[in-house]
Amino acid sequence: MSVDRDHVLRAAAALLTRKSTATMDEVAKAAGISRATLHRQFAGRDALVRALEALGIAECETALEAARLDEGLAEDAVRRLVREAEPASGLLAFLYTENQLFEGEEQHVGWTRIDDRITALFRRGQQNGEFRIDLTPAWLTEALFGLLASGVWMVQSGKGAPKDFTRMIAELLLGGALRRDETRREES
Amino acid sequence: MSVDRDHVLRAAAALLTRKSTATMDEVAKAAGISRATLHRQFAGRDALVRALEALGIAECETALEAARLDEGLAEDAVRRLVREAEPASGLLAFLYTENQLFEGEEQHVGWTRIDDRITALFRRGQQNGEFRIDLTPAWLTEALFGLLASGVWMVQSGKGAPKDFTRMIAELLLGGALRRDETRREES
DNA sequence: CCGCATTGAGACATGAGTGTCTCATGTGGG
DNA sequence: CCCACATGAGACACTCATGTCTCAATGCGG
Repeated sequence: MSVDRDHVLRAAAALLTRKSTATMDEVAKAAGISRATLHRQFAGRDALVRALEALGIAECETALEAARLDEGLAEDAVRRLVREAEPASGLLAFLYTENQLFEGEEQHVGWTRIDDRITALFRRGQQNGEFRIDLTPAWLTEALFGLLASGVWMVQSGKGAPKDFTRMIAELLLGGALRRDETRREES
Repeated sequence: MSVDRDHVLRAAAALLTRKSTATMDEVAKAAGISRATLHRQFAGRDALVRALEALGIAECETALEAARLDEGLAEDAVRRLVREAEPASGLLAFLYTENQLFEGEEQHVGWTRIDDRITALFRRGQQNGEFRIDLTPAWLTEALFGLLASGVWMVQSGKGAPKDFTRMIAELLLGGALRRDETRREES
């Protein structure tokens, strides 16, 4: 058992992030192993995607932990969350579109948990008085994932610099496009 | 030539919006015609998707016209644009993810034109003083499409009401999540 | 040094989706 | 009324990704 399962998983994630229709052959080549060995590790494309989903959920939870959503201002927690989620964003963008294909089946419980935690953060910000209450926490959560995916694709297409990734997402999500009077954010 | 090509196209759009992996058989059934006739109209799945892309571009341009991006405040133009784009949003969301698969090929010129017009709107808003200048017009444009897609998926998954679609997207894109002091928007 | 396990390479079958063709139907116009 | 044309149904072959298998080579531990 010398093949590094985690290495294979990450190679697959890196490839599928760029080309979501890559074949098992291409995945195997990207991981530097043969298709046979790949199939010994993951019994089919479906199993591979499920494993990637589990990886994405795990990385997402790690980001949630590192962001310490319960501490300080909700605004700052959102910024921390976007920053911590950046390493996982490519994989998340892949899974985000992949989930659109899972119409029939119910989605993984892990996503529900993650959704709940982020939703709770936005709700905290609303009860805090930091966030506006006319946008539902569910929508803000969905928008966060959508903007993450948009950011990934923008960087991939060369329309934006990777170094701006975190800032652009957090700034747009929090502040929006409208210029705001310099008098901002009295500390709660 | 009794088959209504436009009807077939819209039926295909409606189906593929919900199930992007639908087969030609399913598309034909959804359009109420046989696979043979479908194939006589569109020589293959590729041709069908291209035709849908052309339709999406046309609807997008229609929305751009109706939104009168050059008139009045850029903020109001953005609101008009989101409102006018709503009927096309489902198709746009489908094409948005579909475009992620066109890695090799260059994208349709129509998208570039649309991108340019929306980018110009955001740039006008920046030069206006309405919009903040630390978010690039290209990013704002990308984010607009991303939020449109997120809105479509949220409505499809039942996490949000269709009636909130326009407002949620426009409000988040323009104002962001942060509550803003009631003193707003002195008319430019 | 030997034996066992894992890997790589490739052959092969399978299944789904697709492209293509034929033919019968039926429908509308001349 | 008859002809022409479009459609629907189905058969057929082809492609491609996949799942499965065999076998030789490699490498590692005992």
